[in-house]
Amino acid sequence: MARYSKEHKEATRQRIIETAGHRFKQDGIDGSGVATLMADAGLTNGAFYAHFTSKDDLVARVVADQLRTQAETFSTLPPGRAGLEEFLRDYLSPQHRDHPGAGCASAALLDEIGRCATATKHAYTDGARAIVDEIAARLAPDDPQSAYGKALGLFTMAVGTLQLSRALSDPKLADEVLEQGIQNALTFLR
Amino acid sequence: MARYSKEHKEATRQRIIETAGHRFKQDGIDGSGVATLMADAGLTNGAFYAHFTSKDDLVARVVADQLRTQAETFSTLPPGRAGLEEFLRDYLSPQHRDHPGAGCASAALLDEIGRCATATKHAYTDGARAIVDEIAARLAPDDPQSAYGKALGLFTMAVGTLQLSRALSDPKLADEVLEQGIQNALTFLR
DNA sequence: TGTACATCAGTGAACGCGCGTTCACTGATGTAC
DNA sequence: TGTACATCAGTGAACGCGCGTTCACTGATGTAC
Repeated sequence: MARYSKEHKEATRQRIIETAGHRFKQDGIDGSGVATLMADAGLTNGAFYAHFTSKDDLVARVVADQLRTQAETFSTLPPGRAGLEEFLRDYLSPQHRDHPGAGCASAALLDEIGRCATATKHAYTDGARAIVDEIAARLAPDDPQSAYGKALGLFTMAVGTLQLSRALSDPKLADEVLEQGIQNALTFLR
Repeated sequence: MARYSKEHKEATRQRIIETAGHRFKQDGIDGSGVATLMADAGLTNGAFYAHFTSKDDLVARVVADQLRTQAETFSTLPPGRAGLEEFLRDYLSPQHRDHPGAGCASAALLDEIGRCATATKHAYTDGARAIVDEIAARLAPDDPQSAYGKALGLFTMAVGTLQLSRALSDPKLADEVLEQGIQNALTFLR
């Protein structure tokens, strides 16, 4: 009956979602056309609508995928606050700043997500909650709820700092902003 | 010789810059077409190139104008830290969140500015420096330089918090994020 | 004061192009016999 | 084992539309005489 293996189409779909994530973070959502997104995945534009009902549909799935993946990376870190500090130094590194396509979706797309359709904002809301939960669990393993506010502060400061560093044309200032961001975040967590 | 008063064309140009600022902050830079921008200013698309060499040119001027205007609003606040606290409560209000067109350019456009041409990033860099200077001067009137890092922290946290609140589809959580953002910023400044 | 006219801000149609989306089709797949 | 064929993932041309930009033009302005 099924002439192709069940996994084949699903794998293609997942590949589109992942390459689109990279492209969106690099060129913006509005800045990435469907034909380009499909070419990135090694396909042509026509196949797009066999996988997604619309570009908006893809955007919502990409946002969900990006944030889920990011939340999962927390499990690879050292336990507790030490892991958080490692995450922070990596997050606010020139390497991360200079490669948005491979980096954090929030830093690359947050204001654009604010202008997206409801489905995308739903996906973002769920994903962001999971990430802030991960942070809170590391700040106060015994009572994560109590650290939720502080986790939000760390999250927003990190995202804002990376965005600012990317928007500056003065490389020296851009580097200082990252370093100062690490100091500020560590001070804030104390 | 000059058949129209000197001020007339300059006033029109300034009007385009201001209405474009509102439109960009509401719909994004990529999301705002030249024809729409000119209609917002009560003109037709053709007149655009009598005022600006390209859309990129306009974008850079709008960014410069937006940040200059924002820096100027600091002078209307009560002196010292009290003014900063008033600013913060206004900045992280549902009113500001729900009217991006009338609000902060950084919160509405920061990640898109990071993808813009050099001229726009230059304009942003100059403008952001002035705003952070204003904040630092209020934190440490006698030695603003020492407070520059802390001013950056306040700035990035405020921008990140407003962006996050705008991207959330859950109104209750979005409100909590704003309130928590105020608390976190005040804690951070202490 | 009245009229002719040079100026130039603004008009609106048109350019080629890429957008999101549709659709008739191709051709590799792997099952049926 | 070999062949016929139903399936369906993917192709690529085409749709109308809005994009940024250009340009021949209009018509209000206010100076010159």
